Amino acid sequence: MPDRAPRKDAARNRAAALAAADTLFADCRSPDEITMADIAAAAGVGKGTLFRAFGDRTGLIRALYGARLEPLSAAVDSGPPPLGPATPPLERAPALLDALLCFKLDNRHLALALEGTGADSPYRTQHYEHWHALLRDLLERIPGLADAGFTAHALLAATRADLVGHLTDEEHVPREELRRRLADYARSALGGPVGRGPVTTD
Amino acid sequence: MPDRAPRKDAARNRAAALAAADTLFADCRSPDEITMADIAAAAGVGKGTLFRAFGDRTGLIRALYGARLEPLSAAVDSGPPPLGPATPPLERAPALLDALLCFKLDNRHLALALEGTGADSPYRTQHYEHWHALLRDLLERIPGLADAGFTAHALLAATRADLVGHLTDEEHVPREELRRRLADYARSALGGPVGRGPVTTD
DNA sequence: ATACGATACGGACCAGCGGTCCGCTTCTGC
DNA sequence: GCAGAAGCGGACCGCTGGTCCGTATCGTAT
Repeated sequence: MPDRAPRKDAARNRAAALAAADTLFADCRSPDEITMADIAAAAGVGKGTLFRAFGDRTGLIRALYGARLEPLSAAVDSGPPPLGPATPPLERAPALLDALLCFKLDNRHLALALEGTGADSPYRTQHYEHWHALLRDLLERIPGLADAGFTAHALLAATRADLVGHLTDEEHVPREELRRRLADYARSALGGPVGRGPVTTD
Repeated sequence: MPDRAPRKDAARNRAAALAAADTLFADCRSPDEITMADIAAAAGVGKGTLFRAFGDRTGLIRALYGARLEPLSAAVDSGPPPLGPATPPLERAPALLDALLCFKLDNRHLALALEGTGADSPYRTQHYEHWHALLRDLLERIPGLADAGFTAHALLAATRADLVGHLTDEEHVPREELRRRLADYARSALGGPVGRGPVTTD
């Protein structure tokens, strides 16, 4: 029992804030045109409540990001292949990257808000640490890879929200094409053959 | 003659602002603890002058970045190998990445300021467009590469300022080690052999 | 040298942001 | 039902990027 259960109204307000922020971030051009006051108003809540519940703007964004990411995390931690833990590394690593890419495509503004939160480096978040550690451990089990830690960073960097946003918005790369390009790239970075087609695991 | 030569005092003030911003960004913890008022004061200039000369904060940062980057650009556009245009792609591409990495190591806060300038995506800057086009053209001449445009984006993403900062500050990777890791990574992403050692061009 | 229009100066000023504070309301254990 | 803890909310604050305009400086034609 780390701490007492929160009061009923507090829980309700927290949920309302999360929901309001979610829709607000979904329908905006840029994440930083959403202000804390906007979220408070949309949630029918005072600004102070927001800051008490989440600490600061970054905290709210992290909480929202975490909530959205939860299904994916569950699928990775204990789900069926190719995301689940029973999958061999050479197949699972690209699957992870693909899943992450899709997540960022589906939650563009939120991811953008999290990664571009100004001074707070995105590399200091729990989420990043988690994904990086996971990917690194996977890559370490692939023979012939020079540096799993750096490679993991570099591959994750290829799925950064602003890059994904640029590719879809400016270069108009369609979703499936983007997934294919990332998959091809990941395969070649992992030392696989340069040709296309699905990865074989035998 | 696109526009008349600027007045003498305007030119002097511009240079003073650039110099002041340069030292200010060099000695700070985070680029956004440097305010426009700080720069104006350090340059002995009014705030209005700053905004007239550079438009806005982003404009000033871009101008400063460009000025700092100029020697490197020159070396790339018309310099000796391995950076210069006479170098074969398989050798020149890693050299470009290495040079960019070194530049970001040497101008951490400035690069951080440019890339993390909030809403303005770093992918919309002239500098990025330039480097990306250059690297893409190079990669297109390497046989067997799936998608030069995406690969160029992905490789450049591995040199993002905040990632570089994280690796040096948090993971304490020394400069030369980082350069080696990036080189190894680039080589493997480019379809080369996975082993270490310098690239051979014959 | 001088006069005069164009250009640039600079700091008071503004709007809007994240974040705080504290008198008041609402919950919850007894 | 009561008392005190927990939470509420919006006025408030400090600070930022950016604007404005009366004043000072520059370049030039005379």
